[in-house]
Amino acid sequence: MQRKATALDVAKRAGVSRSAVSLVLNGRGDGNVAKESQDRIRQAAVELSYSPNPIALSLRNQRTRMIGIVSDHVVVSAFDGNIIGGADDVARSRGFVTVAMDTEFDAARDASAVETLLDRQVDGLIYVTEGLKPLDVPPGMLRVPSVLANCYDNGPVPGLPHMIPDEVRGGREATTHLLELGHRDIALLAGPAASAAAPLRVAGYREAFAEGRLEVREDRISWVGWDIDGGFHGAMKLLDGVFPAERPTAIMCANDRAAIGVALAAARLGLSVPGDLSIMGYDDESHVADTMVPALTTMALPLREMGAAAMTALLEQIENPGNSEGSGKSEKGRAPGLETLIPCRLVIRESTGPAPRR
Amino acid sequence: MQRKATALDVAKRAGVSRSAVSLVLNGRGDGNVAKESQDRIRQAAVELSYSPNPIALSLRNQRTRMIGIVSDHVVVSAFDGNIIGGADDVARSRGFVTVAMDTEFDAARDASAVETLLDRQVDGLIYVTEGLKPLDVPPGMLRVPSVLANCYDNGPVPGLPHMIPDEVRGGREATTHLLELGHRDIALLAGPAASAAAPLRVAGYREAFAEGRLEVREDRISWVGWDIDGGFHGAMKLLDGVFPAERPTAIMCANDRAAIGVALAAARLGLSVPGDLSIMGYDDESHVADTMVPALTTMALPLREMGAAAMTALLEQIENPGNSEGSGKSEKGRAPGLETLIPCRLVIRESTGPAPRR
DNA sequence: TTGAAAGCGGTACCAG
DNA sequence: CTGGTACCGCTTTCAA
Repeated sequence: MQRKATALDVAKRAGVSRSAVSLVLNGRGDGNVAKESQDRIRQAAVELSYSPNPIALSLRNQRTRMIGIVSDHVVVSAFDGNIIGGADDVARSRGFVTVAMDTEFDAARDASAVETLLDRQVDGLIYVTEGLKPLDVPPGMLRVPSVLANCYDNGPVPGLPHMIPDEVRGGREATTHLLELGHRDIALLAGPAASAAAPLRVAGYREAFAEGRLEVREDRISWVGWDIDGGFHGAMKLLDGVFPAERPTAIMCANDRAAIGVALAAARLGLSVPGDLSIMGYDDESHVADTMVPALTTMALPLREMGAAAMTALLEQIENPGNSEGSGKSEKGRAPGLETLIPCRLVIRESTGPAPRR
Repeated sequence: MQRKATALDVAKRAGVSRSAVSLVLNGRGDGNVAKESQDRIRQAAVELSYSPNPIALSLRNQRTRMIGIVSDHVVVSAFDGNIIGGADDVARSRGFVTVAMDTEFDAARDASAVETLLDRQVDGLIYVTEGLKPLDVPPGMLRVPSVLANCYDNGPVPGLPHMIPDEVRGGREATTHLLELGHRDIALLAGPAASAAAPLRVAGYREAFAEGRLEVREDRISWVGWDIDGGFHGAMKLLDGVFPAERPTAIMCANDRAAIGVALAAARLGLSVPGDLSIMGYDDESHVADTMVPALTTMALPLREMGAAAMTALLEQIENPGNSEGSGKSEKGRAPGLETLIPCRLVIRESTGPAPRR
């Protein structure tokens, strides 16, 4: 591996000084370097396929064009990886590189991950969580421009911008979809009551009923968790050994995996989907919602958008510092100006249909 | 954000020169620097919480202690993220940092990702794929120490070490598990015939039958793909409208998601699992296999081990160059010395049981 | 035992 | 318009 060409090599080949090379290649040639020299420099650069050494640049400029991404589990896990994908797209398109560190749910590693990244002189940080949640922001994050994605500052004085899905609206629109299909008895298998997202989706469910001037039956809401077994047992409780007229005609699930459990229960009980029962998922997990039998209607989380929005905001802050005030848009955010809500997207497939006649 | 302490700051505080600081803090103090000065230096370093600037170090040493990870989809996707987790564990424990770039299945981005990483002066590269597959190794990877994880060199002259799961053995042991439970009619819903892993698992299935001196029924093997719907339709073909005596008593699936499809089919047909039908998955996808109803017996892929093995081999190569020959162990590898097979792990849960009497 | 100085690759300032 | 030079922070060699 012969060493890469340096600015000095280019200078020699073009018969000029290193400074001239630097000026020209950074677009500050005009008015400083003779047109002729400029051409020779540019040509020499091409011939040697010269590109400046990023390490030297970093040392000199005190900017590395690296963004640190800390996540509680996203890198490793099955979920929400597209947040990082979306962030990386933006970073890449602007000549930045991302360095991700996953703490694998070990909060003790938060600080050390941030310190490692800071030590490496990242220009900014993004914290990404698996699932919406409040975050105890590692103090180090305040030392460089930072943004949160899928989480929000848990501290008394939220200081960092955060991009999160509009879960209330997601819950509402999912419910509205079912109401529009004529369903009136819609059970809600919510995620864990202790999670951040589940109660918001429930709030959306209530809003949809309120808009339709319909009463919410409290006994139709249960908190079954995020997993297949939770969905299964929740559905069995609603359906097994219950007179058809007493059964809900649709079940809204905490997520797509819970919906698998519901589908399993429906199959076991001989109910057809969506003929006898409509099933609605949440997340639009790929290779799950799209390949279910029947394919699952679901509310897609705006993962890529969230990541892209976070990275865009971060780079903006890095490249134009000082615009910190009042640039964010929000109406009723937890912390006005800092919260950006990103809408979810309804994906209609085959597991929801008109409510059965009774 | 006041700037970090530099070696010069430490030197001043200790009343010595920068060189002394460098020597002492790198363990080469004895015999070069007076004991007294050493103590003062170490103390000053602690007081200023000094740590050397990695950028300057990189520039100086031409080594960045960064490892580039290129993946076709792993960062973003639901699968195999633990390969990166395992690799990162090892890297972190040895003071390295990983920079991951995902090409999202765009082969055209392979080369550019590698170049970007190389440009950033990574000390080594790992290519990680989602699912076992042959890889057209980006040429840049040959310029620094590199290792492949979950993939192998597709070229005529394989040049890079690779760590892959022992899929043949995995298929064999999964089948043996069912044979030991008394099953004799075991259907195999294999993944796509065009994939790398599926045919190997089928080979393992054949080996297990051969060991038991049993005949393989070719019509029991079908290639249904990796998804829920494939499993569902494959199972319906085997089970729906078929006399009980003609039905397989167990179905081995391409992966856990296909197993979901099979479970859905079984439920729809009123078959109990594992009473009437045993179901075996593959992968041990978390939040899937472990939360299925019933919980899925499956063959766990050695994801973390694979990542850890790859990173270990890579760092070995980086820190002791020249040991390249004959260090790998292999018996019948594609390229002796370069291939490391890592065993899968049988995870017995509740979806497999004794074969029903007939 | 110590400190001065060169150099890693680049940029930016300042005489000429 | 040009080239020399200092500096980013660190290691290493070499002379004192």
